[in-house]
Amino acid sequence: MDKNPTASVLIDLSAAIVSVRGDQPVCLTVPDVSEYQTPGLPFGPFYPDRHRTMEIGLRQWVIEQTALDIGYVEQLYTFGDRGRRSEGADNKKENEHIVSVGYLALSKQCPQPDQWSEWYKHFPWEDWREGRPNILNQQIIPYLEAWAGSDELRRLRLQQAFGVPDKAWNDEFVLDRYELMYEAGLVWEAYADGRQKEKISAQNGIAMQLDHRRILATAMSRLRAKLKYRPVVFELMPSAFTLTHVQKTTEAILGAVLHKQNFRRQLAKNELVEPTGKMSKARGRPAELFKFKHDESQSTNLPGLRIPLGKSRNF
Amino acid sequence: MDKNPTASVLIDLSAAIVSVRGDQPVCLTVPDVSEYQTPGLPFGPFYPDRHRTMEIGLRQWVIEQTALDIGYVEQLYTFGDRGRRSEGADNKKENEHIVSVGYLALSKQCPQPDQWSEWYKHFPWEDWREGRPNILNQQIIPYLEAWAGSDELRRLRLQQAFGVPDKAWNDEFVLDRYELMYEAGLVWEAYADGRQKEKISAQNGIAMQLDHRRILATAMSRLRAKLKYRPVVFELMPSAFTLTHVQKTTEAILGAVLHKQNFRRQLAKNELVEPTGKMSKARGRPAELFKFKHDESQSTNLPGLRIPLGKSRNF
DNA sequence: TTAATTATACTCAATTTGAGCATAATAGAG
DNA sequence: CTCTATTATGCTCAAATTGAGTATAATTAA
Repeated sequence: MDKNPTASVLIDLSAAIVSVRGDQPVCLTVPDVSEYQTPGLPFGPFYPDRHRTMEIGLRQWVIEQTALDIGYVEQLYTFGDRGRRSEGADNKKENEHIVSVGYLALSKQCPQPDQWSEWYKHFPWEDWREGRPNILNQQIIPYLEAWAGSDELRRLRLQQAFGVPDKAWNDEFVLDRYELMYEAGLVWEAYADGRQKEKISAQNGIAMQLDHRRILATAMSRLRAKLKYRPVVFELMPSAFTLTHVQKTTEAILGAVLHKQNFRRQLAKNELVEPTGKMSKARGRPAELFKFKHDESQSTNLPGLRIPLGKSRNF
Repeated sequence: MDKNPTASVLIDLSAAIVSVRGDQPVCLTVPDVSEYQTPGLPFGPFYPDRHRTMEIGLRQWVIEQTALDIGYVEQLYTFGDRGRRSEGADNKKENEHIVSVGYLALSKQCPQPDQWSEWYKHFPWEDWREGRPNILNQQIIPYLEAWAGSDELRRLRLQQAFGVPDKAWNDEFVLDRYELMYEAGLVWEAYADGRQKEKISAQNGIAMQLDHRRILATAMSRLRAKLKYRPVVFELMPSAFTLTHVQKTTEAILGAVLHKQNFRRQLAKNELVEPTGKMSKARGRPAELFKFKHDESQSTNLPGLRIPLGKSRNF
């Protein structure tokens, strides 16, 4: 194996640091300095001689720059085509090659509200808690159908990702949907990358810098999937919480409502929580306060919630 | 963000190219040139100016160097601590930093038998098809228990990964088990990395170069997990096959036996296969030949087999 | 005191799972 | 030609899980 100098790259560690504020999942963002004003995910370079592993490097700069207490960290994906600018773009010899390693991190708190951006402002078509989002039928689907035309493969992908015309919506396919919209030139980033000639008129969610919305989409997909078989929700909960609070947090992430009694039955069956003896005081009948039964470090391997795989979610 | 020169690294794409030969899962390996004779996974450098994405780069050198037809490709994990040599090792200033991006690829054929190495020669404790492997009770568990001692966290991890003393064996925790054995100095690689003073006497599976056995463990974990909810088995099957053949292939990967009728019921319910009309000719009653019903490209998103999550597998 | 609100207990049909037996169709041995 | 070993496939059935309710309890705010 020759160590060709053209193989040398820089590594950026990008993090989707996720928390839940009220009933909205949020993500830590940094303001944009460039002309477009698009927010971006926090990222920092990886110095291989300073940090033994990339996760250590990531935790380091998150602590230094945000002072947040992130417990759960998971590597998402490594993208080799960061800006993914096409041949037509105005960068000739390309300055330096950057490979970005995306991470998902979960935080219990989210101070400084202006630094945290709500998921569904970037992905308005992903929140089904109030029913099927209007933006789908009014904007996205018609445009995508036109883009697919009679192309068999495109129609198939459309069916897979968006469930049109007759399949169910699958909440885990966040990335697939975003990628499809990118390819169809339906999101701003496609224009920024030079794949799309004209700026699109409709605002399909707030754009982000570089490939950051793609990383966030990956994070959403992964978290939604993981929630169903591993008890990661508790990484987003305070030490004591009501069962409704767990449910609302889960629903926020899934972008879907769940059956209350069945949700609690799952929690009980898997012995994930135990009562603290204390009660919450709110509007109606006071709810019992629970705590997560296990060590936080276990949350990767424990059974989880076993949430139904998305039946009857096609309106 | 300063682009510090110490941040520059080389990227290696390592691939666990998996196939199934008879009833054994196998993995493409390259022979070792160094003193230790340990096999390694095939890998090649990533040239960011030659290939737009890493997956394209990977497919390129796999085609060039192996002439294999790999359909399914999935990124596994990016390791920043490749050789993960400890401070005590004999490399002072470290030559060049290498980040390895691990991939899982599936191949329908595996020609040249000597180049393909059986999974369970590297992981003899992972094959439960003939019952609980002897190596566990005779070697691994006693050593690990001694290593854990009265350390609470270690005992907990031991319980999680190996199910001792009273939890069930989970076939997906291949990586967790390997990492635990590495930490406990139970595998040769720990010695090679300078973490372990003496060479261990017992041969706990055939070692591999660098972090390649870790990458293979990651591939096994991912494939075993994926098999249960996505129809990836068919990426390992020929165009026509018997249902028993699918089952044997699945069992080989899972390292566990399955109930025949229930397995077929799953296949039928999810409408994953359709009859070809032809019959196989073998020893007993001829079996009907089936084919995968869907486009191969769909296999990432389709429902899958829904194999039971490993009950009653604790002997 | 009443209404609104939230929590929790309990029920029940439909579906899925786990595990089994029964029967069918072939090759090869005698 | 017949019997037996072998493999395939059809069918059953109890246990467990899921999906979707209803009923009731304990609060606050009016």
